[in-house]
Amino acid sequence: MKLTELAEKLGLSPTTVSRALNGYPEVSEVTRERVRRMAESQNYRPNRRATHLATGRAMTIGHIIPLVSNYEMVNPIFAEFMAGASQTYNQAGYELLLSFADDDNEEDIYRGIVAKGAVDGVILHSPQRKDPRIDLLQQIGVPFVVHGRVSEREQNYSWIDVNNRSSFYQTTKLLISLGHKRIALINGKEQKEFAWRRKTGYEQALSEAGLKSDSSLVSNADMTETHGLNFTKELLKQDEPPTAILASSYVVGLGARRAISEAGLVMGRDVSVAVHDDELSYFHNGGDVPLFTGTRSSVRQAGQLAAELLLKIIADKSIAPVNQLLQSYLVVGSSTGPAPA
Amino acid sequence: MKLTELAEKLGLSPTTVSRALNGYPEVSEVTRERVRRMAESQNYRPNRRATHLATGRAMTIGHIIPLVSNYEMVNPIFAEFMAGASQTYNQAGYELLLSFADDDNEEDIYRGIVAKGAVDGVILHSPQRKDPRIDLLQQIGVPFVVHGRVSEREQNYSWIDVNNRSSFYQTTKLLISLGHKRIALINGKEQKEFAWRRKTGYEQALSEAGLKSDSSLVSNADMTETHGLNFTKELLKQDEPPTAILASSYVVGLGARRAISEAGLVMGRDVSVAVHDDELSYFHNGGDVPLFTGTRSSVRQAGQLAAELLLKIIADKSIAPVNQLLQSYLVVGSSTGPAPA
DNA sequence: GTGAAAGCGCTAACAA
DNA sequence: TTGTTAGCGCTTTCAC
Repeated sequence: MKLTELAEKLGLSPTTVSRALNGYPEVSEVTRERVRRMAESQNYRPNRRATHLATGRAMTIGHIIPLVSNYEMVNPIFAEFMAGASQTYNQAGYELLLSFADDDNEEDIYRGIVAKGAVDGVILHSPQRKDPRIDLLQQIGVPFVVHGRVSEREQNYSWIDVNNRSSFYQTTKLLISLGHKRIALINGKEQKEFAWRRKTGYEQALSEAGLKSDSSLVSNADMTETHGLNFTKELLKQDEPPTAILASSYVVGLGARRAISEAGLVMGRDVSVAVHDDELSYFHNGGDVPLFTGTRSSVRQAGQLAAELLLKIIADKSIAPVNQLLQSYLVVGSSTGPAPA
Repeated sequence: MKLTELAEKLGLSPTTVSRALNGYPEVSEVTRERVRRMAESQNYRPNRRATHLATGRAMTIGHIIPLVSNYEMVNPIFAEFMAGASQTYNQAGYELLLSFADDDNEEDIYRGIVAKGAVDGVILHSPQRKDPRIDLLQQIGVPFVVHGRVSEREQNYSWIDVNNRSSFYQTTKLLISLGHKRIALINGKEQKEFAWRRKTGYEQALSEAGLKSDSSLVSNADMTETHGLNFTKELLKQDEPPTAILASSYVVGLGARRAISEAGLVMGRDVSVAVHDDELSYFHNGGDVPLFTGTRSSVRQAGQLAAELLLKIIADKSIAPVNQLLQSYLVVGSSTGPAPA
């Protein structure tokens, strides 16, 4: 069913039908209702390709997910974030175009989807401390919102982020207050903004407590299960192993759990583990230490907010940064397990 | 940069340029090379919306991910599968349109994206034993491939699936051979095809060993971490708790791990756990029991294959089922932990 | 309040 | 081998 057919059925011109359906004021209410009814009954949906061509808007947002390696699982955070964003898109009539990027084809993908006119805006995930993609996107001139932040740059841009520094600061402080002195941090790659922020918070808490940080307790690598597994194994082999481990994400946390389990140790008894990204429910059931709000369940909300933000930017044709709005919308960090004896 | 501009720059007609770029044979190699160079240097990319409109093909595949609840994470399997599919799409010049569906808006979404001409084909995830969506898609007439199978129907359709029955049969058999007599199964909803197949395999192994199945050891619910957590807790509270637990997916497996950990038990010592979907690497490092090939790392490959299959169907304009090709491309099931004393 | 006509950027008959 | 023309299905001036 296309517009012309619908128009013919109604004895109207395509123009009028289009106007009726798109809420233009000059159409009489009687006609509009008649058109609406017919469209409904015929299950008419405007062809998006044609609409796009005529309006110049793709009504589509691109999400580009970094692919760490073929042998590591895609970080579940991204799907979660997109599930949230998708709610916003649905309501606004937008669609979500998904691409996966290796490090080497990332620029191509960005340039590509914009040049092809496939998207009106882009969500940038997992930024680096010096992220060339931001300059790239600004140069291309496509609206975008960063899921995360980039501190090492002057220009303005819009972002939405969890409060990484504060949450790792608070979590570390919590672990210290529970009596831990050797606290490990399984962290992301140093170039990643979030990893840097998390480390900063962690170190601040240590230094405030008069503890000095031990580099053998901190790792920097991709956020993969393998990373969590291997580094935790190393930690447990140390002469003086840590009594608490701060896992910087759900995925490395999985690895840590496995390593602990395989070593015949019990999490929360032999070693405490605080996993960033964990759900609230986790702690409702454990419940022997205080806890903060988990991230994972909030990531969906973050996606929703980021999408709203981006659509607003697109609608206003302004790229005014709106960081401050959401700067600390999440308080994160969580901990489980009793203090060491 | 658009086609007409490029053509003008070259002193050629748009047609010739289009033909040169799209590999039509009637263009001279000299011209083709000249065009190619210019296109490259001008970073020209054909506008997809226009191409779509002209050709009638959207060059886009829709993936619809079921959303279980707002409070449960999106199953990581889907992202993994899409990452694989996306490789195929990239090579073939296709794009991936992602939608999330609640149970109640699912039909709308399918009808919508097809009627709007947004996609040329659809991948259907996580089918039910009696899945109305298959009839729906066939009625709509859009090419599709099912990730999973639907046994309760006569009509043909294309699918790709892991060999659920066989893998749960084999895994259960393995656990029995290790001496386990009470083996629990944390399973998906009964309506789901995969859950039904898994249970069938599990029961077959039990009955072959002369063990009778105990319904208090089998659960049926959405594949969520909460489900795994709660059911495992129940299991561990039983007068005679199971010595082995078969977790039907990665996500419920997470819950099981948590419950075991929170109960102060050690996985692989106090209770054996076999997790479907686990990675090979898991067992390389534990390694005290035989194991099969894990699913998780293969899911990406499954996505790739499904995508190839779908593109083939689209290209051939045939919807001849191609099930048999891939019927058992994966052998799955895995196990960890020693036998009980 | 409604319609006619042009055009979005491309492809594909048909001509030359 | 190249160009001319029409049209994909919609929106949007402009005219009535």
